[in-house]
Amino acid sequence: MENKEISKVLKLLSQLMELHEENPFKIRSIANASFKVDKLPYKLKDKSLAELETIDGVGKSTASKIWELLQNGNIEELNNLAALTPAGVLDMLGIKGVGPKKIAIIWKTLGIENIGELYYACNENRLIEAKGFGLKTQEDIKKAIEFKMASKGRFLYASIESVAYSYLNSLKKIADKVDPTCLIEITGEFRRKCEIIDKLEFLIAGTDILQIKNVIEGSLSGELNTTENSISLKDENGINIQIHFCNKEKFAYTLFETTGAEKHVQEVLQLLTNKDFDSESTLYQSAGLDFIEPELREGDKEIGWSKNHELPNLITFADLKGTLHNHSTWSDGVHTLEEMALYCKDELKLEYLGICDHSKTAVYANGLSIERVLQQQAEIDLLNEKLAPFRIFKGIESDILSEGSLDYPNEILEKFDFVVASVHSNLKMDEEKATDRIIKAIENPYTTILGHPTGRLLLSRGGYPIDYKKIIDACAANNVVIEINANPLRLDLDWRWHQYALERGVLLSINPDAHRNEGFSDMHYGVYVARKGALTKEKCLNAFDLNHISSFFQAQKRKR
DNA sequence: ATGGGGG
DNA sequence: CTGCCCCCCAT
Repeated sequence: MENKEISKVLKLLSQLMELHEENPFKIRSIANASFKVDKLPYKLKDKSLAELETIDGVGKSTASKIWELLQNGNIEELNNLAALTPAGVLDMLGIKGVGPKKIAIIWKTLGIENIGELYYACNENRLIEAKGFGLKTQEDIKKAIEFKMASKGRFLYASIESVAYSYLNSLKKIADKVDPTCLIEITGEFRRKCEIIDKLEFLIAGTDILQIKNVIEGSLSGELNTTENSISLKDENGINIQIHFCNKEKFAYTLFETTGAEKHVQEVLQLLTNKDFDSESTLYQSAGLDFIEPELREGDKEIGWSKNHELPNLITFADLKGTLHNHSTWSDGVHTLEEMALYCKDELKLEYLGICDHSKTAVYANGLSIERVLQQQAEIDLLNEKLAPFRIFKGIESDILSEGSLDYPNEILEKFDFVVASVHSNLKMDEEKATDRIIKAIENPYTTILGHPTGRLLLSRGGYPIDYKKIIDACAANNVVIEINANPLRLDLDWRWHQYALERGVLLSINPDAHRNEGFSDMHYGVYVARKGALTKEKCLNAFDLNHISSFFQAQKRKR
């Protein structure tokens, strides 16, 4: 069992304890342990009970609960509490903006036991009857539920990725038994690397396609919706699956047809005279087009580019020369600066690491006081001598405060090689205020990169409303780079705005926002969406080699 | 730990 | 209607 899972179980336990009004001190200690476990740099899996007790923030009683979890796969106390709690009440804990305190009131005084009833109660204006609730809260809850409902059956690319490949493998195994020469591919949104997947689609082609289809159909469980050339279903995890079938001669064509967004497919179809192709490249060729990568097939500018032989050379993971915006143990990261630097240097073969721990306002994330900034920079100097020619750049993720200023006085900001400016607090501003605030930060001469421009968390909360054009224009005017936050929950700046930024001459940077070494690989997801946005390596800051980015940072300092 | 929002 | 305190929640 991974630490992350242990942490989640403990969190749930603390929430259930709170829901059932247990001793607040006990609740606090479990919640605290949950947080600590998540931040441990080593795995708890094989630890002994005695070892568990030595962990900072984990006492005797909590240690025995973790031990119980590791041994039995569950905790009795948790089971007991869960048995006393309707499943719908547990679901309600997942609504943004309502914690266990509010849920307890909703459940116990209003008798509401699931999300559907809660939504109904909001519409009937019944929530305001409860103490501590008013019109505003009721509206917020209603909106949060609507957001949640809209996410049903939709999944993050990253969270569905392994599922997609295991489907691919098992489908292939089944189809191979009937026809070892069959062809199979993932298609649809997943092939286009969309950040959110509504439906996983596969395409299978073979000589006797009916027979393959029958065998596949027999292997699937659940409610199937079958047409002449496809099977659709919702699987046990609530994922919508569609499997397309075609004859081998139609494989390339059907792959093309099922991959692209509707608009793209229609536009290409206008240019086609037949449907038999041995590959997608010959298909595009016969339409008079250069081959268009699946990621780009959204029906935007790609066909025009393709016609004029102007398709951009999309960035790849291998083009990345370094990584910017990462957190170490100096703030809320799990690995030390040196561990992260060595990992980047030796495992990822990168040329540089930009470290951007949290700034002082982010106390909850152990943000750096001025003294600690200086201490960290001294450590960086030492590591840079030791690891040369590898380079650690001194950065900071500076909070953008409510009025748009950065979090340190200029004398301190002066000491950084670069500054990522991000909003972390006061997220509920209206568009005008939020935009003004961010523009003020962009105009700050110390700002190098604008971090996660909207603060969105995919499938869980929308970002703060911003005027994208104004923000991007301000970045262009002030020579500020925009981050593509590569965390699969964020992917912010959204790829739909990449072209606008690039047209204005704004550089983008694929930043993993890593809080541990494994987090660097999120840059893959950043690359996927950057490709959808048609980013090239020339316009990606962290695809600059060490020399190039050093002189870029040097040039930026002339703004100051 | 704090600050904002709501009651 | 405002000011104030208290609570909840998010980061």
